[in-house]
Order: sequence, then C-alpha cells, then structure tokens
Amino acid sequence: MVVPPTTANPRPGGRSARIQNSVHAAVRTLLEEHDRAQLSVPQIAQLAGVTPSTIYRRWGDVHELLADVAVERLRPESAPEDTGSLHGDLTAWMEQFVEEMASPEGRAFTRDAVAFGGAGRPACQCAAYTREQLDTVLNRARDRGEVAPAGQTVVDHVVAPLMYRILFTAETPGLDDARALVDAVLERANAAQTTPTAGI
Amino acid sequence: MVVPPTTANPRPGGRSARIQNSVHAAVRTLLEEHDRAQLSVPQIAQLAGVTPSTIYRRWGDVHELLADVAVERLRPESAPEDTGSLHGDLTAWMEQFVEEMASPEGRAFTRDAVAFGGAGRPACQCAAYTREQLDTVLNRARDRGEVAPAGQTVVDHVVAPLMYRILFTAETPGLDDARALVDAVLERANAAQTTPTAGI
DNA sequence: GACCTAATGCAAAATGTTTGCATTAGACTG
DNA sequence: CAGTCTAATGCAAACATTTTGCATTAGGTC
Repeated sequence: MVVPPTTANPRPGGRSARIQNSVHAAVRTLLEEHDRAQLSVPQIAQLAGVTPSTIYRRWGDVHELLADVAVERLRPESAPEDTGSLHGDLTAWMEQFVEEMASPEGRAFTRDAVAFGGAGRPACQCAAYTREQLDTVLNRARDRGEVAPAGQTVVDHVVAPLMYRILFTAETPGLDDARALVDAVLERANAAQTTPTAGI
Repeated sequence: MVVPPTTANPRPGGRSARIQNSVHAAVRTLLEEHDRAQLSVPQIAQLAGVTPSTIYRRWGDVHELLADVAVERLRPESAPEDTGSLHGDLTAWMEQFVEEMASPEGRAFTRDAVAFGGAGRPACQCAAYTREQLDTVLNRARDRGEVAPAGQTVVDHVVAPLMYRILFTAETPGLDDARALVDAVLERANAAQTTPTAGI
C-alpha cells in the first residue's frame, strides 16, 4: 500500500463520484443493521455494486473507509441558528452538538474518525468543522457588540470536556452538561471583561 | 466471534500469563519498527512463539490486541510525586502526562485505546487511571489544608483540552500549555473559595 | 471525433482468519 | 503427593479476505 487518495477526487464529475457515493451509501446502510466488527469489504462491495478491489485501491482498508464515511457524516449541514444572543446561539449549537455526538452512532463515527489518525486527517477535519461553526457564532456575537470568548477557549472548556466524556467514559453527557459548560465559559468571559487584567 | 475474554486472566499464574507477556512484548517490539497498518497477527504470533489461533481466540483481532497493549502501556507506574504543594504536584504530574501522551507513540497508543470502544473498556480504563492519579494529588492537597478543585473540574478543564488537541488536531501541546491550564484551574478554585456563592 | 489517462472489473495468487480435534498445563480434591 | 478435571493451546484443514497483473472502459483533452 502506498498512499491511497481517499476522498480527494481527481475526476469529480463522473464514475468516480458515483462509486464513492454508492460505497458510502452501502456502508451507512450496513452500519444500521450490522455490527462494525463484522463489516467486510466484499460485503460492502456487493451492496454497492462494485468490485472489492476497487474499494481496496481507493480506500486502502475498511477503517480508512469508515473514517471517510464518518467525516462526511459529521460534517455540519447548515450554519448555526441565530437566536439573537451569544448565550442563545452557543447553547443551541452545543445542545445540537451533544445530541449528535453523544448518540451511539455519533460516538461510533467519532471513534472511527479518531482511530485512523495516520496523518491525522479525519479527526482534524472534524475539529475544523467544529471550530468553523463556533467562530461563526462568536463573530456574530462580536458584530452585535457582545463580549465573546476566544474560539480556542470555547473549544478547550466546552467542546473538549464533552468529547472527553464521549470518548473516554461510559457516561453520556446530557444537554444540561452542555448548558452548564456554556454558562460557565460565558460567565468567565464577562467577568474578565468587567475586571480587565484581573491579576495586576 | 462471541466474547473474547481479553485481559481478564482466569489463570494468572501460569502459561496464560507467559503467553500474554510474550505477545504483548512482540507487539511492542514490532511497533517500534513497523507501521501499525502493516502489523499482522501471524507476524506477531511468530515473534511471540505462539500459534496465530491462540491470539485470535484470546484477543479477537489485531485492534483489540493493540488496545490491550495500549492500556498496559498507558498505565501509570507510580504515584504522583509529592512536591509539597498542590500547584507543584499538579504541574509536575500534568507535565509528565503531556510528555507521555503527546509523543507520537503516546498519541498512537491513545488512539488504539479509543478506537476499540466496543464496550468502551480500554479508553475507560485509561480515564480511570488518570482520574485516580489526579485524586491522589487533590486529596493530598486537601490533607495539607489547601483549597483544591474537584477532580471532575480538573479533568474537564485541564486533561480534556490537552487530550482534544492530541486526538483532534495536528498540533502538539507543550509543557507550557499544560502549565497554563493548571494555573487557570487553580486560580479559579481559589477565587471561588475567596468569594463563596459569588453569584448571589 | 480521436486520443490519452486513470479508474474499474476480473480472476488468480497470496495472505489472513476460523474452526474441530487432540494435547497439555496447571488448578483442585482427597 | 497422586489423580482428576478444566480451560488454554497447538495443529492443520477449511474458509474468507486481500493483493496484484492485465484487459477494459469512462471521461477528460485537444
């Protein structure tokens, strides 16, 4: 195996794209019923109507294919909703995020994305999606004149704790966890603004 | 495949233990030179001096074996060092933690542990190790009469942000990142103690 | 419309995985 | 300490998956 091109699609218009869609669809279908552990390339190939060797050549192995499907699945479909305030926007977005990620399917897809970390691509892509959505919310707030924490701060103290629970513990974070973390980070941002350079 | 017993060892005294050690050692050896992707069970079996079927029966597949090795590798070897103060203890421990986890090998082992999440065992075990070490440090501080944040708080706001960077981004968190997060969480704990029920 | 490249299908070869059965290590009992 | 019993291992054959060379085809380019 050399370097499988994965998602990058040199000929997006034609057969390659059709096959990619077909294979992705087959994987999603099979995942609904079968366990991940007993998901085979020949099986996927048959449902997708392609030869196994095609899958091996394009994706390398099942895990890279799963990671590819996971990234597609975890890509946000729309911009975060505008509720009129930072607190509202962030709460709404994080609630949706947790609901999506903490579900059994979300957890599994996230693990798929993390697991194949060769060059760190799939997981990085997911983190980039998240960061993009957050920055949209935060910039919108700044445009309104609200005080907004840095994007990195929100990732560190809201997203990261939730993802840690999802990946490393058996517990399922709930909407209330998300809300509490959002409240805390915004409270701190406001406190820091009210008392600038608090330490000196 | 039914339910591979994995690490649980009904007969810890004898041959089973020898074989487990031998196989683990073989995996660690092979990982030093070969890429994870081209690591095969027959190869491991040969180096360990066992039959492939033994590995399949005990571990199920390569990934579960890798996860098993990862958990062993990520198990702390000793109690956190006592530097005389919470700030010192926590800083020292987190520095060591980051150094261990952010290295290429640490990242890879962590991914292995997270990837095989069937019942969530391997990753949970790692999180439990971390929590245990943290609680040791925090309880030690409380015994000294120091103000210490809750273990969950430290996990959420120090460990989680670091792990998020390790798993989801290309960046390598440094010792300074760890120190900054520790400083911040302790500062907040002290502030909360100084001004109890700040909100009311 | 003719050419050119890269992706696909096909089939054979190589490799990896599973399984039934015999054997052995080690635990337990008296 | 010997006898017995259980579960783990080895072995080898059956089975499945993965790789690879070659012919073909889709689709982009001039």
